[in-house]
Amino acid sequence: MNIGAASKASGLPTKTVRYYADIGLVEAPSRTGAGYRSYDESAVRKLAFVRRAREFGFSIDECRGLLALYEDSNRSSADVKRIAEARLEEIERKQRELQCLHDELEHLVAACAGDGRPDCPIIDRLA
Amino acid sequence: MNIGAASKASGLPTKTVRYYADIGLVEAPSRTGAGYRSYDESAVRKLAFVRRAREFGFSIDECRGLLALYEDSNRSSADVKRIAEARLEEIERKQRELQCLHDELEHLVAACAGDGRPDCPIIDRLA
DNA sequence: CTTGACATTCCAGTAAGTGGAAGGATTAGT
DNA sequence: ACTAATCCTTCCACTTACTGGAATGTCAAG
Repeated sequence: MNIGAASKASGLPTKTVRYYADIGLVEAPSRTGAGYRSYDESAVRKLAFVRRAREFGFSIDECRGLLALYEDSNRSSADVKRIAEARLEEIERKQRELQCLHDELEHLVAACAGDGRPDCPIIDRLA
Repeated sequence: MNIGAASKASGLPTKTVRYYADIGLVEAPSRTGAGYRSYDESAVRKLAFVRRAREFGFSIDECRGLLALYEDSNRSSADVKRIAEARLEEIERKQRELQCLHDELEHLVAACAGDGRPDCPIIDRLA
């Protein structure tokens, strides 16, 4: 499987597949005589695994850890859970932060006349 | 006012103050004989304005626009409101996205035994 | 007069890719 | 067999918004 086919099968752009090989995340198992990267089913599964983990917001480094656990049939689910819990806390922290921003900004937007006059509570709040 | 004093007064690190000058966001009004940047009250107000706008999550480019409006005594509050509304929608989009992630991840974390066995619904979901 | 705190510039790195150029390989169609 | 289109390769630059550090210059105090 050339990189284009692996890209389609995994759902990642070829650029990203190549990038993941560059940083040693998911390497192509071999190269053809012409130097083309050659992906097999197992590599494609790993690429798709990483894609899904990234969609969950796991960092590349976390993906590295998850991938190692994915490949380790003797893993402890506790190890996976720890990573996921850390990510969950991060999400919750970000949610609280966004909620504060949202509420204050919504308040300001509501208070702003939005007409041709220069008076603006949004600017006032920033000044 | 040297950059250190302007930094303290505005609440931005000196590195950032220098960076904002480099990208033409908030330039120091003048330089001393030795080449030190010299900030006045007005420049410090702009720096602090940008700091607060950044805390609201406005991008540097949005800050550029807000700063121009801040300085324009003939501004229309409608122009400010447009920028703020765009930011608000962005926040709401991100909130929805995070909520989805949160719910699914929380579900998975709850379903994971977190013990020494390898069976793990989190890994299963990513595989 | 020296020490310490400040200032300067420039280079490099961060996260996670994306875009593009220059050039080689393969495949389809004629 | 030739050619065009598509695919692949590497390498370099760019993105966001800074941050860290090195080498060097300046200023105020004791």
